[in-house]
Amino acid sequence: MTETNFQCGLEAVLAILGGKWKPLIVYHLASGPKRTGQLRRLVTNVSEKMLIQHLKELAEDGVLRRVDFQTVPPHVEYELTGFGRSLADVLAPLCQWGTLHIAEVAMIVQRRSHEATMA
Amino acid sequence: MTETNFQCGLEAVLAILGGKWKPLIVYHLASGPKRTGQLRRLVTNVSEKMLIQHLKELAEDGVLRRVDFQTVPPHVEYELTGFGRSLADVLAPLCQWGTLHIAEVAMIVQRRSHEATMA
DNA sequence: GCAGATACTTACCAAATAGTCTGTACTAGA
DNA sequence: TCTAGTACAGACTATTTGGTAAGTATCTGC
Repeated sequence: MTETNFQCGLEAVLAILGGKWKPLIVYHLASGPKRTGQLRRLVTNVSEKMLIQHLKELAEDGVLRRVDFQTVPPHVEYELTGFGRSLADVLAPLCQWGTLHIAEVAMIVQRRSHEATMA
Repeated sequence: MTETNFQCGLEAVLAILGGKWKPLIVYHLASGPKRTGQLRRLVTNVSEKMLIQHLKELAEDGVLRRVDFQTVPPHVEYELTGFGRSLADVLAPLCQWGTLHIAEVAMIVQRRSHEATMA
């Protein structure tokens, strides 16, 4: 495969942020470096495994940087790179949209789970 | 469950656009109503099943409208609702980011598939 | 009559994704 | 000594997601 021909920029974004929690991780790091435990609390419902897996992938993709303080017990922080910060910037409008339409979306989600129990 | 408490707006967006092809569908409909066949050609690599399934879900969520011309052979078009158009608007910056960083992203994706063959 | 096109639906299967649980190495504190 | 906390790794399982291939109904054109 190795198909790197994106039809539109959106596909490029999805190639980086594809993964249930990645947008949230990038968003929360936009407000400054965070420790693993902090992120686990901020990104609600994420399991430790998925958090670390996604952090690893985002680090490999150059979106964020892993800073190891080389102490015992371990102290590790994650911070956005310039690349990651530019991504966080374009994520902001999306976040605003969500905040603005939060009531509508809540109703939609509720209706969905309602229909699911019907079937 | 029925947890409708979003920590940030981003989660609301993801609740609507979660699905491999949904952002692409919304993006392509931003330039006007399209027939099913057109969308299948625009959203590259999507299978007919997934396209239709996602269109159905997006219609149920009020993002787009299904317009059936009641003809035989069938002629159906899909167009964004006001809600959907507002979503498409905030998707635009993301798309721009992708277009701007397309070379970097292409390299990242290429490196990933390279490492995959190593293992 | 038969292929081809339209917009789907359904059944079945594969793969990606996510979750749970256990384990590691080390320290601090009771 | 026992427990808790740190940041992870790995095995195993479950769920979600996506893909393939077939079938439906009806019309047009050959």
